[in-house]
Amino acid sequence: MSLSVRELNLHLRGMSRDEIQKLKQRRRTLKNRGYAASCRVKRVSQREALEQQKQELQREVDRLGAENAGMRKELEGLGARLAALQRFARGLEAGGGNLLATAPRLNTASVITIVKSPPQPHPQREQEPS
Amino acid sequence: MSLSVRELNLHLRGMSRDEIQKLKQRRRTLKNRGYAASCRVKRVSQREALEQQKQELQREVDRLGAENAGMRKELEGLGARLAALQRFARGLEAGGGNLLATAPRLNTASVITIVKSPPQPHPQREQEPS
DNA sequence: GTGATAAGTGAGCAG
DNA sequence: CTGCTCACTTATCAC
Repeated sequence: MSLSVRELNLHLRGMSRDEIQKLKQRRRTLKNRGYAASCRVKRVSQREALEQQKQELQREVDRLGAENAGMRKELEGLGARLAALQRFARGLEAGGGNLLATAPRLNTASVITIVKSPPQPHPQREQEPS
Repeated sequence: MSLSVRELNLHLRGMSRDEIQKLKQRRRTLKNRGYAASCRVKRVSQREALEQQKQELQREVDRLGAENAGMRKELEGLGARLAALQRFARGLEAGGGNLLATAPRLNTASVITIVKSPPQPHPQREQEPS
């Protein structure tokens, strides 16, 4: 009954009018049963979708949080390097311009090697371990 | 009926047994009606809670994303400054140690003033506008 | 027995 | 009419 198509049946040629009504009502009831079922299914899958979206957002928050912490550390490191350079440079200024007297060459090198840079054709003394 | 407490009623002293059963069933049905209602309410509020949590997470993602972009810019800026310093320092090295000859004082100052630092008792020339 | 929930039923709305 | 959703009822289940 739930799959009967259209009025093609034409109710099998003649029936007491109320039997026809009963059949129609039965058909409607069966259909309603199906509608109710799909309504519940829909409700559940919508809830699951919401929960999944929530999880994805949570993962995104975690990811961004980690990236954030990493960058914060990087900033901290760079800040420290710049502060060291500043200290060193103050030494220069205070020295009245005679750099080599107040700041030994070693300082220059140690500060300079901090800087990350792609290898360049310039021959350098700073980064040659052992 | 839905608020009658305990069997204190004792069913009003005597009734045909099936009337008692009918009353009990009626009571149960009314209670069930309430249960169904609270079940629906619960379902709705849970959905709303999920949606709100989702919104909060979304806001968090936006916030972290913005913070992230800001730090990325800061890093970029600091990177550029360090690169500039490195270029300047290479000049020092190449000059064979005579700093002032190869790098005029002005350079030193302009590079140094880049560094953000809390005010210190040291008198400085670098940061005095106008 | 009580409370909760899935499934079924009818009312009523929207298209 | 069809499909959906709400409120209610019924059947179960867990406690």
